[in-house]
Amino acid sequence: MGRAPCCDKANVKKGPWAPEEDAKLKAYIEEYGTGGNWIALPQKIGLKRCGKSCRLRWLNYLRPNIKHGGFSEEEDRLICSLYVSIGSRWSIIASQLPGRTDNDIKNYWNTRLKKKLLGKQRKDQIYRRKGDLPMKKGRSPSEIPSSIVVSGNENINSQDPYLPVMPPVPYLYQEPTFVSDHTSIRKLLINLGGKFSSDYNGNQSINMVSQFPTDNTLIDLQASSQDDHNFIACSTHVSSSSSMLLNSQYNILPIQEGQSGNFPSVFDQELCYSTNPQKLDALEFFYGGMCEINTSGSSSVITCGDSMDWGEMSSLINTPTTNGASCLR
DNA sequence: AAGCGCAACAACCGCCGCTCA
DNA sequence: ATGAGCGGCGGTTGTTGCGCT
Repeated sequence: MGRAPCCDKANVKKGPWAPEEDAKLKAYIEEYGTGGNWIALPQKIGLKRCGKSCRLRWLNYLRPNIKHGGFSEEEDRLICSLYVSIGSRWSIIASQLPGRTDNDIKNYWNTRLKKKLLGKQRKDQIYRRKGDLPMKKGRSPSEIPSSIVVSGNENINSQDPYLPVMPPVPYLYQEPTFVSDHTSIRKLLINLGGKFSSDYNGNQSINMVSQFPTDNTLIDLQASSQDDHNFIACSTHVSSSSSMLLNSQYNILPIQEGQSGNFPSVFDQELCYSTNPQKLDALEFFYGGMCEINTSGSSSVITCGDSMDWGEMSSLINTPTTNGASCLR
């Protein structure tokens, strides 16, 4: 319908980029920008490349302020935490790591972090089975695998560097919410049917109530962006009304309404069901020896054999009270 | 020195949602 | 309202380099 056709694949070069190609692309974009049309770009500069390939090359390699390799421990932890929280949404994860690209993080995860974590977790399980590493009360911070612990939140809790970012609120009933910027907040909530408004101070907020027909779960979302704080709070009114709070420092805190004595309803039953292997993968990292994941047929069952209640779990988790983060209810 | 296996990274592929004509 | 084009994203594959035997 009047649009330029996508690149002619027969006349398009593939494979590694030559320095001259890089230079051409970089020089052009720095001078003229992308012009809002990646497909037309290679023809303009005389590159025999697909527009998508140009875009990828620019975003992942040529763009200014790109960092390659040399991931710090802090970045490792953040990636792990976010992966556990939101799964393989690499672009969102990348948005929280300045200078990193989604492709870089994805590669890093697939080639190193995943193995690193699996290694640690397996080791952990082996120790536990031997009784060397108790998971119940009294486990010292040094025994917690560093992969599930965050030190990048010193501003939130400078006393305790061992702050797990994503405690086990399974994905199963709450699709994880994550906020990278104001636009994301808006998009997410508008997609869910919310209404966006700005007040006279320029503070933006959304209030919405959305009914999900599949499981009669009522989601009450409230998002706000004020000065340097973004946060979104999501309360899921299931039988035990577990809540989740996510602030700009990536902490996602399960908050038990009214009290903190029990695990969310999912764990009251000590059983949860999922058919998503990725989620199970993430859960397996987190639960490690606490749960066993058995797959049979088209569904999997997670059995939390140790009956670890929320009180016990919270002994491993600190609830930050500073930095403007607050519980909605 | 050659062959092999593995790790790391770059790039491609295909799908999906949004936009535009 | 509809369908094609485009951009973005995640998964996968290909290539290269390194270490070990």
